[in-house]
Amino acid sequence: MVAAPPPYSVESYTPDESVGYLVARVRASLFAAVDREMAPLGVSAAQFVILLNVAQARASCAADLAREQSTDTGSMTRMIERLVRKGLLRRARDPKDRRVVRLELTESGRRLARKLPAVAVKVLNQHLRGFSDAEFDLLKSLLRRMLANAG
Amino acid sequence: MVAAPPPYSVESYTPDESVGYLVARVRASLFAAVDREMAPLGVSAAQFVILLNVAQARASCAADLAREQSTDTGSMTRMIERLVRKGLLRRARDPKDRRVVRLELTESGRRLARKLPAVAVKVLNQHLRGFSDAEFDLLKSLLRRMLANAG
DNA sequence: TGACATTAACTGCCTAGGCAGTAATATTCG
DNA sequence: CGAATATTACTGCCTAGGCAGTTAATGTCA
Repeated sequence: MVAAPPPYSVESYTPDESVGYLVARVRASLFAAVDREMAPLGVSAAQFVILLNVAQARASCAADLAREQSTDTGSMTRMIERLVRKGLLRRARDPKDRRVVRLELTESGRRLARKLPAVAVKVLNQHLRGFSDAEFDLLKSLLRRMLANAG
Repeated sequence: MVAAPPPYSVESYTPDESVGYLVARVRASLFAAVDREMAPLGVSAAQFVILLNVAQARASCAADLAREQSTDTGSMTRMIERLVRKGLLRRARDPKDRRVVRLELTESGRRLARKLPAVAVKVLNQHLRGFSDAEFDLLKSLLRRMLANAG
């Protein structure tokens, strides 16, 4: 297989045209939009992600969430603490494995969680306005390849 | 012009397959890679961006940098303070407009700044391994369209 | 000119992530 | 079994961004 020449060279590189710059700005724009949508509900974009993961049973403890988001458990402990203080999440020591603290939504957390998918869909579709199905799939596959390249 | 149907619906949405998730992870991967490369030089990825912007004369004061990165001047004041403490940056009140504080690299800052483009190019090319020129251009144009959609 | 608005830098207070270290519990393996 | 290892949650300390408010300097305009 013949390797394509690398896209960037030291001479041609300018930060404001780079893929890194664009990715960072798109990410910031998505987070800011979620923050705006969630502000009336008193929840940040970072908290949004945690609630959605717990609601969809993709994570049931701090370690799960940290793995899911590639952050560390220390940061996650503090995020969970904020959500507990807001009355959205409840902690309970697991009797089977006393190291872990199981997480579950409170009633008020469940009510809020039901609104989250609609917000995610609205923000994503806004940013993807005018994208064909093929472009949408292509974008995802290019991003996945970048992640795979990182190892 | 006929509108394409929106890519996401509330029923089909799952966070770990979403473009938002992918963009966030790619951005984290790029930043982590720059952090790893710069760690021996004692500079973070966030500081990397500031030094590069000053070195390439894209910004000469805190307000410029804040605009460039869509952050606020308060955050920028503190970033600059860290770089001054590291001896990489110097501040000097502008005599023409006494509100602004001009920024310039120290000699040690200049030496370090010369190494930055190579790091950026290395990290980006790693993540873009196997991309054709067409795919590279396509990725950038899709990301730009997402930004434009955000308004 | 003088009132008003704008801009630049800065500060305080909050959320948030990275890293190192700790204590308790669980698992693995000699 | 029992010692070494791994995992979970947590803490402290740092960097970093968002927002509101302050002060000084500048710009605008009646």
